[in-house]
Amino acid sequence: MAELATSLRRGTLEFCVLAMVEHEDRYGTEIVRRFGEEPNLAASEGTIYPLLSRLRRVGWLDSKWAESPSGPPRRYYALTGDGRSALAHFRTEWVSFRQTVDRLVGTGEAA
Amino acid sequence: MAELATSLRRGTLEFCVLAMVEHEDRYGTEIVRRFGEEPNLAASEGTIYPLLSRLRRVGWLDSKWAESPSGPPRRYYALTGDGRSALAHFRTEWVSFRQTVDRLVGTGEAA
DNA sequence: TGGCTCTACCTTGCGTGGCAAGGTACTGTG
DNA sequence: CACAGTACCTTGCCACGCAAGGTAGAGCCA
Repeated sequence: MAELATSLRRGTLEFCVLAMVEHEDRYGTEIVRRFGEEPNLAASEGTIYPLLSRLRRVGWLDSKWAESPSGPPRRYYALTGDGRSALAHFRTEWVSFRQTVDRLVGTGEAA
Repeated sequence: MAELATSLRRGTLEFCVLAMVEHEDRYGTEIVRRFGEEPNLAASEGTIYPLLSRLRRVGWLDSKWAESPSGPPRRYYALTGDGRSALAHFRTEWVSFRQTVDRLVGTGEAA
């Protein structure tokens, strides 16, 4: 039985990434670091980089290289139009899903 | 890119099953049918039966055979003590996870 | 110059778990 | 005695999270 947090992340992680670059372009290592600060989402490079490639491949993210003030160049990611739609779609799906789980699993009290 | 609903289910489905047998013993086909009524959770036999076996194997569910009023015998599932603990643990994890996602992905407005 | 560390990128290989499809067997019913 | 209905379970495939491993430029310091 896998780690609970790991399987919970499934399906939401990619949209958390989309949301993270929604208002500002970000690069890989930065995204990893930011997720690292969220105990519920902490995901390593081995998760994030393949995820970013996948999102690029399906056309939800776009990327461009930029110099770093110090260190190797960075690949900055930005949301595409399709990415924006996908994120919007997720938001409605998520609310609905969350409510279903709350109702079925609930707090253990009532029905 | 897998179906959105499918990956959302990951990690929560098994606990929805636990919650479903929390107050009353249920059998496989019944569980499949009940999930079928939830658009967000709809899962087929191919998902539920292996899941039930897994939950039995790790000791969260217990089962006993019982005659059906009409048709072949049914295997009824019940929560074990460990299952109850696991469910309780999930409930706190879930609340925390849900809040994190709400905060990060939000509704698209505000920060 | 050479060597060390830091930052940044990416890949490989494994394991878990959802699911469609396929399979077995018992129980009525005409 | 065939046929439909109910109930159980397995096989094989694919997606994806992740630990571990790999490459390379930048900055520093002697």
